[in-house]
Amino acid sequence: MKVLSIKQQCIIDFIHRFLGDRGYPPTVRDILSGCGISSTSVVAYNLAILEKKGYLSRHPEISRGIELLTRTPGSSSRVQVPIIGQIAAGEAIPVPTPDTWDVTAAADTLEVTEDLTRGKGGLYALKVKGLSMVDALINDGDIVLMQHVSVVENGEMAAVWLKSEKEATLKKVYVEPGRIRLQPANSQMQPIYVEPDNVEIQGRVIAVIRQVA
Amino acid sequence: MKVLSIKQQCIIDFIHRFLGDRGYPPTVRDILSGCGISSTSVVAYNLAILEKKGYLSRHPEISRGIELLTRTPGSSSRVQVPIIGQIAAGEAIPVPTPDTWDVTAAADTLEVTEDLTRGKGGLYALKVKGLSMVDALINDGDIVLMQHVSVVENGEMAAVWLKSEKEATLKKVYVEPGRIRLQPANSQMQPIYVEPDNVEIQGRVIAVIRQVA
DNA sequence: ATTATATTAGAACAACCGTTCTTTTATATC
DNA sequence: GATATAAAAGAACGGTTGTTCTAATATAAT
Repeated sequence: MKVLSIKQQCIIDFIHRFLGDRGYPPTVRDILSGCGISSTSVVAYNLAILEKKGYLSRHPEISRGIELLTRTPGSSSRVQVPIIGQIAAGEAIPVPTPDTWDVTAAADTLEVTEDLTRGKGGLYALKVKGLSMVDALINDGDIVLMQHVSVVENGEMAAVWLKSEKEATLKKVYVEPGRIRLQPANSQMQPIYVEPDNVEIQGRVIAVIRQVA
Repeated sequence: MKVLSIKQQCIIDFIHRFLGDRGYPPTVRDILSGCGISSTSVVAYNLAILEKKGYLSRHPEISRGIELLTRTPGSSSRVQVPIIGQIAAGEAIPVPTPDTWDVTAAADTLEVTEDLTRGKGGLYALKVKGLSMVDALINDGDIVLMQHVSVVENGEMAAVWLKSEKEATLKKVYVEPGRIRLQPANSQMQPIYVEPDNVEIQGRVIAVIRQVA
């Protein structure tokens, strides 16, 4: 009783297709012919089971009153993130300003769903130029989704600016007595130790998105 | 005659709200009470106008057969991709079946925007387990967005199954005379050469998503 | 085999709902 | 005002559609 029967799977799938095709839900008799079922009562019977299992919601006495419930309710909304520049070795990370903040004014925007941002604010995106971040498993052309913070927790991946080296890099940051340890994401590589005065946190990495094809 | 009348605007708005609230379109009489209209024929009259103007599509003789044509932002450009399993060295890549295809039946889904999928079909996602893909700049826990194809163009990143080695890996595929060259994404690493009979294309990589924080 | 439970069949009812027709009222154009 | 067009009102017809009832059949457990 835990899994859906073949028939129930077909019903869910059919409603899904029907809704996508026509824009309105099917009737009991639509499902009947669509799934090769021979009686409306059988459809009603299986719909009742599907509702009890939480796959859909029915509105009694209402024609086509079938509502498909998405697996993740409270459907996540979309967020427009401005791509405010590039990140490359030897260049400063462009810090977001009120101007560049404006999504409409940004040169390009990235559209992400909220299950990626998890409700975080102060987001911006950078396009990675060059191979200077390969030790963080970040390739040329990747897009890094960032949150503009100046303090990060231990072990978080962050964009740090090394003042004396004049170099921006993405590393995991660990604060240790008298020094800061920068750990590449690739665990096979050795960490770098720098003086606290030499580092400036530019933001923390929320996600990395690489579009291949 | 160019603009919509107050009543017509109300109808469009009401259908929109109704659809969002209940998941199925309203009846003529729903619109009647919802917009304070006093006769079904008035609703029919205005619906005919709205259809002629291209705001909606009606399906004759079909209850609730109203389809809003103005693409509701957030609905048309989002795609639910089923995360159908893991990919790891020494394990076969789970090929999508009609069962696992169904979004509602999938254990977990990834919601992406269409500017990432670019209208592609046959999409599924895999969660990367382990560090066997680091040479492709893919980390443990990354999510790989895949398209289910069996043939790829030269230079495309694909999930390939090496039969004799019993190993799944992500590489750029180049067909060369008498052999197939598998090029790691990290250009600093050396390519691998394998026999054509030994490889099986499982799908091409569309994007890689890494959630860090 | 027997019993209990799950599923299927068929039919019929009653309300739902799109359509259409005629009549009335409003709005514009001259 | 006269006329034409647009919009609304009201009612009725008929197919649609969810529901429900009874009976039959399948499946599983003991």
